[in-house]
Amino acid sequence: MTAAEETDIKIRILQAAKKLFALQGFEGTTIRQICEEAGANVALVSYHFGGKENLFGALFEMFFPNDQLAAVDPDMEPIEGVKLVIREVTKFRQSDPQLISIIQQEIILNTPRIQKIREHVMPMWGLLRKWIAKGREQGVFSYRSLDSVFMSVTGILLFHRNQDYWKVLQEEEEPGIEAMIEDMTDFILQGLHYKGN
Amino acid sequence: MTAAEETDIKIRILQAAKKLFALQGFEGTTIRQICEEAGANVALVSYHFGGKENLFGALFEMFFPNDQLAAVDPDMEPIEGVKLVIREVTKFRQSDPQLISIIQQEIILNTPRIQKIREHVMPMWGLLRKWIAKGREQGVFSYRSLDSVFMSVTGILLFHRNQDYWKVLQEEEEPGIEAMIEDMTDFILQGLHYKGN
DNA sequence: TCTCTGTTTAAACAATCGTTTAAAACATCT
DNA sequence: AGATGTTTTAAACGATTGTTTAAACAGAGA
Repeated sequence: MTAAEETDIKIRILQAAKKLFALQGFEGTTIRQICEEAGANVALVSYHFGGKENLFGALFEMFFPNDQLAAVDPDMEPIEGVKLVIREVTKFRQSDPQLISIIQQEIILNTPRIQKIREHVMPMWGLLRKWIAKGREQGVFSYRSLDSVFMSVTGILLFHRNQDYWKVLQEEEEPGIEAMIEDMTDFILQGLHYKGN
Repeated sequence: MTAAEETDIKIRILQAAKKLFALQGFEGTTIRQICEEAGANVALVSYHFGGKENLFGALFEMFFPNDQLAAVDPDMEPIEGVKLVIREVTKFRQSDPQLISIIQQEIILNTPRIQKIREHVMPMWGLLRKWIAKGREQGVFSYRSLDSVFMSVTGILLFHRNQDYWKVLQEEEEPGIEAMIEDMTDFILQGLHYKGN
């Protein structure tokens, strides 16, 4: 069996798991549902991944864009750093809303599985936080509580335009991603009392 | 049996359900767990509430602070309205973090149960949105996309200081609720380009 | 004291959960 | 073709799910 075909069923299972975990949650999704969606036998999850819990971990090894962060320069100017994070998170949320939904769920429930997520996303949050702090030191940002503004920024980044929940209230047509980034950046930089531009 | 004792076990079940739904999610919580926590027999959930699904609905009838919204004047000045929502939501999040956790979960998963939540919270979001819109008309707020800023504000309000997830990054001691409201209000009003004060 | 009504209990219900098993099917070699 | 090692399958495993059942219980009115 070729390498492509070997991983084929594994990838189909991972994609099905991602879709269903996002829609129904981890506990709310059964292995049988996943395998039906993937067109696979129920035993294959245990055989290939070693159980439902490990399947979850494999999701992030497969789909989380780790390389994006590696190219980032931590000594970037704070304003540029913040802009970069807003852009990258928004792009990620657009490109893989299912994975975002899973991350949101795990954060809120604070499950044991959160550890897998932490490993991937905490480095970026750490950078963002450092840039926000350094910006204040340099006088380009201004605020009282670092914790508070950091929470506000992450709240916006993670839970902006969430699912279809707000559809009933929305009136404007769905904007392009560039307009979205621009609007969020403006809101956040204003919140940070950004002096510039 | 007296009225107080009659509802005693029902209330204990509701409290146990709220606690466990918040910690483990709806699907992740079993009726047996709830009844063990409440010191009740497993059959009582079906007997008193008519099943797990209805128990969820009863949660909001019991614990959601509906009266708070009724006293609000929709024709309030936009700036005062926004400030009021920030204060009330933050107070609610402090007073009943478990119910907030449940609401967050249902929003993200977009479950059928979301309807029960909508009934209670949408009126307030509608008011907030109207105030933000009216503020722009009056020239006291300034922004490009109403949808975008509205999503940003709700993102902050609903997911600010979420659980213990961010604990590893926090450095400051937990602030009082008044300082918290002040910081969030400042961030949001800046984001709305508030011209005043 | 006896009956009636509503509440609580232990036990059991069918259904489904995640996982395992043993055999079948497959692919890859000499 | 035949042997070998891996992958997939159908079936079954024990455990647990939400719900129901019938009996036991408690309190009020006669």
